[in-house]
Amino acid sequence: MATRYDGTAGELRALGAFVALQRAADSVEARTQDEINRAKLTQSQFGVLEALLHLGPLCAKDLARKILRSKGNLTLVIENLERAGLVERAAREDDRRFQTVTLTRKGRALIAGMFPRHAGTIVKAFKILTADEQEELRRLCRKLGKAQG
Amino acid sequence: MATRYDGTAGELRALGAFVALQRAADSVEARTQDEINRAKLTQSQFGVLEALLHLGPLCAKDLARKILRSKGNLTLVIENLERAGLVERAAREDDRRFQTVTLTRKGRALIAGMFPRHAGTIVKAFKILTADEQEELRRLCRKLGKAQG
DNA sequence: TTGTAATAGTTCAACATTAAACTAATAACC
DNA sequence: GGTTATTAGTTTAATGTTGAACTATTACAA
Repeated sequence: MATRYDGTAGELRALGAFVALQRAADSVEARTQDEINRAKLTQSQFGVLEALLHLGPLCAKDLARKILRSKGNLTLVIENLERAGLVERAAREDDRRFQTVTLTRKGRALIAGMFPRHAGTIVKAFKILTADEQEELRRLCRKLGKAQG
Repeated sequence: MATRYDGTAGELRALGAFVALQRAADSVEARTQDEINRAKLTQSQFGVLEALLHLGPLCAKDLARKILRSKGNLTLVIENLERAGLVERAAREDDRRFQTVTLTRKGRALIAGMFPRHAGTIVKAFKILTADEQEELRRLCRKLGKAQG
């Protein structure tokens, strides 16, 4: 009844790693939540603003890929950001299927002002790992994330 | 404008590791989505059933901690599982604040039937890493997840 | 060209999720 | 024992999220 899962060694290894992976990602994200809430943003909205700040104007599809959400969701997220005066949308001239999303002056000021503290929070969370460990973690995660099948 | 973030080495390291971490967690979870959808369950519902299968009856608070969701959400998730006849709730005798959640026969059959394939999906995803790498990933993630500040 | 497929984005319905305020039960402390 | 503080769970309002069906635009190929 109340016994832990008794799978093969390979199963226990993979499942254990997966659980730890999810919890670690959640734990770090949770630490960034306060500052994002304070700015009256959602994680998705923050993600979009951050992507636009660091990568420049992007279309909705690229933003969806960046913040790991569906296209349908991006329509709403961008709409809400537009309503708040933080981004603007315009159809691309060469291919009118694309909507280029751009930061407004207000949006840029907001995200640029928030980002240093945000980065600081993440750096602080990762301080528990050495530089080498952080790089190893990144390498393993990228390998895992890129795999397909 | 469209330049990548030029932070300090420490910032780039931590931010890069964080992005990779989120993407890896999301990537593996995405692979489990199909089978869960097919059973007409949400990730949260599946997580609750899985916890009950492997750990035995739990209260809502413990389930919330296990699946990384809020207490308020658990009320709904459990309600929906109860409506589907997959779990049952009962107030604990020694402390009536607690609601013990238990798998029904139907719920147990469903999750026990699904789990092997689910585990297989995760094992397959992690096959891109060696056993040592999986264990190292787990170690780093646990260290990161447990840290507080 | 013209029909077919592919792609970007929107809309919609159903449901998930959270934070905050709330109730009920228990613990802690004087 | 009675007051206060905790704790588990619920409720509510606001919003997020998804998948699927849809429109509009562009690419491709016979």
